[in-house]
Amino acid sequence: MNKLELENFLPYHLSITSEMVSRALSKVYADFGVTIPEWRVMVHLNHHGSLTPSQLGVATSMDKARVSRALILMDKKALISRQVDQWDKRVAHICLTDTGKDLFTQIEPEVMAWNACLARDMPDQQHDDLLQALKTVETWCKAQGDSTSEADYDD
Amino acid sequence: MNKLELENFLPYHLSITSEMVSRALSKVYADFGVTIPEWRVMVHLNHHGSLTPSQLGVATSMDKARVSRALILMDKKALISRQVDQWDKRVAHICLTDTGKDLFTQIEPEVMAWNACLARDMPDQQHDDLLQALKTVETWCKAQGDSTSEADYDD
DNA sequence: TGAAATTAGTTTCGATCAAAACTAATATAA
DNA sequence: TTATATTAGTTTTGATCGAAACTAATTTCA
Repeated sequence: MNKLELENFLPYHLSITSEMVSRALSKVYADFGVTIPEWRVMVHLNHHGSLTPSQLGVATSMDKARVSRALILMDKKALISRQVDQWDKRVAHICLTDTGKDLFTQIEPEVMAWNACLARDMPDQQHDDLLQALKTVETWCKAQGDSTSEADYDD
Repeated sequence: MNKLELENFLPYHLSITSEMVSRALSKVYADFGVTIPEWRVMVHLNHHGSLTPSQLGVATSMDKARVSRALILMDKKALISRQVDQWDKRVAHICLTDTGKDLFTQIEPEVMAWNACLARDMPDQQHDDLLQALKTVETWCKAQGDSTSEADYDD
């Protein structure tokens, strides 16, 4: 590629593919009244049992404001409980309530089915390779961000 | 993957990779005071010479409201000109002005360099395979959307 | 001690976006 | 014709988001 065309430009395709997938998948759990941030939080709480908002932020790659908003929503719906830490009153320990666990076990199989369907319809290996390639790009982006010599692409 | 974990969940990685890449790349042309929608419009106008807002929407995968907002911004900055169609006064023909072309030729090499740098740092072939896999997913999503039997992932 | 700096989490603010409502122009068809 | 439907593009509306400001609790260190 010598001249720029959106058609073969990775950032462009990443953006629109991500939007399409998000939109398609969110239909699955929007039926349960759950947003993407809520869903991400649920996955991790279900897996780890109890986490602090900070830990949830790291695990879900969401900033603390977004986590906070998700937790407020989930609180209203009684999907989570908050337990103030005994030693440090700034930190809270978040758990799924029984209601929350219930909801999760309802949604999870639908999401898994959606994902399995996508994977099945892709050429062999392409799905796993895609995942791997995305992680490569993520690592590269982080390395770029850390780099001391900002914005110097043509060494 | 049998139990859901965000770590190996494609939609999750698509979303965060897309965000990271967008953020990193937008630094490149934010220096020129250009947003993502404006940038996409510029690429296509530079390539095709003249397009209507509708055509720009299709080409850039943006809805008409987003295109409209981008054009209003670019108008204020005198990057584009609008020519009302002689036969159908609803449609406009959008062109880059000389100022717009100038700006584009300033930004393009920087963007290309950024992209080349990313591609170079990825294992051989992985960049192209990634692009191809993304297109596969896009096609799949569209097919899902068109499908008559909505939301039937198992069978 | 106790003042200053740090940290966890919430709230505010401004920007952006998609969906829907809307305007103006054109096509259809009665 | 002229009424109705459709189309191109803009504007409004409500939701979401990240950055930054903010509050309260804790740690640092003088």
